[in-house]
Amino acid sequence: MTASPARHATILDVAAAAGVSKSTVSNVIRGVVGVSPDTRTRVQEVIDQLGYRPNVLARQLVQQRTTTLGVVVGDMGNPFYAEMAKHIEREAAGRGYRAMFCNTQGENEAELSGLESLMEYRAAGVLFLSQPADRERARSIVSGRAPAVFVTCAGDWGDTVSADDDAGAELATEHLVRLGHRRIAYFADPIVEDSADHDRQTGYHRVMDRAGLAPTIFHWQRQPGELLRQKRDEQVAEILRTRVTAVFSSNDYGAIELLECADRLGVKVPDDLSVVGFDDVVMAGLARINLTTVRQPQAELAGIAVEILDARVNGVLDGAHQRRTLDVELVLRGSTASPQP
Amino acid sequence: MTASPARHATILDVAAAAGVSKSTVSNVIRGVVGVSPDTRTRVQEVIDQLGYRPNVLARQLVQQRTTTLGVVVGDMGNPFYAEMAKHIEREAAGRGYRAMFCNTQGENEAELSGLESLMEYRAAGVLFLSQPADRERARSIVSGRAPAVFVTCAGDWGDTVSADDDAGAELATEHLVRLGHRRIAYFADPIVEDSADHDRQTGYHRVMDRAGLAPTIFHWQRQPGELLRQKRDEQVAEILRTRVTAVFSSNDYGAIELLECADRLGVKVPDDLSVVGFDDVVMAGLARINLTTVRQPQAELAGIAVEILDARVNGVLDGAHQRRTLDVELVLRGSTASPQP
DNA sequence: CTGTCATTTTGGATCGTTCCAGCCGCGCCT
DNA sequence: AGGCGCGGCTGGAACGATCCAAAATGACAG
Repeated sequence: MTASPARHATILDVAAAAGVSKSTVSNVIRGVVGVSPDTRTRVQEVIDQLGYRPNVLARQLVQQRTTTLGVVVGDMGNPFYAEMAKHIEREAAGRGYRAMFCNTQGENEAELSGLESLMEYRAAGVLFLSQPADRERARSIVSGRAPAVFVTCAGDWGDTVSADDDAGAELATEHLVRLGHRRIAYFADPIVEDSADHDRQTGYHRVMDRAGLAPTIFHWQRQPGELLRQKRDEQVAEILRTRVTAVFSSNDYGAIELLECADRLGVKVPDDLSVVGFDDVVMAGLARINLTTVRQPQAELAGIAVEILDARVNGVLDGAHQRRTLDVELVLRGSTASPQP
Repeated sequence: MTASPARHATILDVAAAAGVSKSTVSNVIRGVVGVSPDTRTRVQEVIDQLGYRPNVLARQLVQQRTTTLGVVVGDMGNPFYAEMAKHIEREAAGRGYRAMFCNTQGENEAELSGLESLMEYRAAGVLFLSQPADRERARSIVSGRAPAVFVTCAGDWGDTVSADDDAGAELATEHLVRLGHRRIAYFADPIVEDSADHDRQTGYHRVMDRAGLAPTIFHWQRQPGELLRQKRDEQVAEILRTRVTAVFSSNDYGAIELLECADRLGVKVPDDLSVVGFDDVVMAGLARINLTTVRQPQAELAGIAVEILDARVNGVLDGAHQRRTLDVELVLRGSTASPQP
């Protein structure tokens, strides 16, 4: 069997075979009223027999709108984004959209060309799962052409759906303070340097302030896309030398890498070091990871984000940018304890 | 600022503004030779100024081919698939394709409607990351319309790119046998019940046979899409009651869940139970998981899969289905040891 | 000044749909 | 018998690009 390209059947093929006009076939596939049951079944039979599938490109071209949702994600290898991508795909499909993902891997280049590509596909809307690196260029590519929703990251243009990062950070930091920690560091992950990160820092700072403690901020240093294990060990070792007893990481992925370094360096968690994450990815709940963390309601975030985008696309929602904030919850697990005397 | 839909500029807008015909603009954006440098720069300036982006739908409609690759994936929440999805997205983008993902979550319905949708989008090719549940219907939807490549799972129609599952299973099982295990079970994950699984079972059986040992096969029982923790604990407890001392799981995700159950049940790994996985996802390498496993060359799998699909799409590769098998490697970590006497 | 040829530019057909205005035929009312 | 209304169906004009054959332009030789 040679793989013959086998031209797809068109609406005209169906029309000819059924002995009706293309308009009638169009009416049948779109399920409009005003087609006699007789004709309807006849056309449907031909459609099934020919395996006819309407060409979405032609349809969208004439309708001047698509059902494609662009999704920009920083790192699909990060479980949080993978899980969010899954939820978004499901929500989008549920509302009749198809999601087109652009994994940027923190590279500016990939992000911009991905966005341009999405615009070329006339994506009905764009969902940012991680903050655009070059926000100005990103804005100029998308703005005015498609509505944008920023999920889990803040964008100055477009709607925003995020967890209450500030409150979550407060919960996390307060938890550490209450356990008796005084040297509590904040860890930021540069790849996902969203302004979720910003709000989390704010919450962290406020609590530290209130408790009269000195804040310490650390940034992972890594090449985009790659994790350099040894370098990280050095970084962490250096940080521990500052006698920090607890760390609040801006996300679970970072927290888990931190645990990893700690294990390798022989630092006991939670005895020598307490660690709190943010996200509550599936992995964090594993007995072996057992990470105390702040849970983001992933499914709800995805649901509301797609809902808002859908409303914008259909012109139902109009006017000022929405800003939805969802409640978070501290999940106590085994990576935190009172500091050793 | 009201969110005005702001019609996209068309090629005619550019042509009018630049004082040339649409054909000339078309020639400029396609970079064909035979446009005077003078005109070219003038047109380019207008393009930049108007922020014009060609409409891919119109282009693909007239060209009768798209640059969309459909990717069917069983469970994006499974880190192996998430990682593969990432690699595939990157490879596709590198060759000028856009990947469209369909997460089926093991649901037949989602899979078939996803495939139909991909065909409506006239996807140039389809990449299966997990075996279609209803292979006959899947085949009838895709076959003859777009080339298919099965990655990491076997399909009877289309090309196949996979790791050497059989050899990998042999390596894993032999490793356990050599450690002195006699009661070695095989664990199959129903969601990703690909025929990768089949080949892995084959390898397992062969080694067990050769060693004169009785094989035992277990299947996780779970609803598609959800993991029912307690039920799993029961299942695992029951299995351990059969005095199995080692388990070879058809994939890392299953192996990690197994570790999880063992931890909860107070079963010590590797002292009371040895566990080997398959895939070598990033997580498996974490010190706290430390899973002995068979490494699949993910990036190479993705690269070759997209390469073959590209060749099929362009008609460069013709004729019989390819079947590429990549070498695997046993990664020794801490989840395996000789059985306690 | 004209003919030839190479280089640029152009108009129109085309892709497969949707959608709208209009047409056809039939039954009913007057 | 003629007019009207209506359900069912149809043809043609979009949509925004590509691509080809043909036209325009310009250079240059005779």
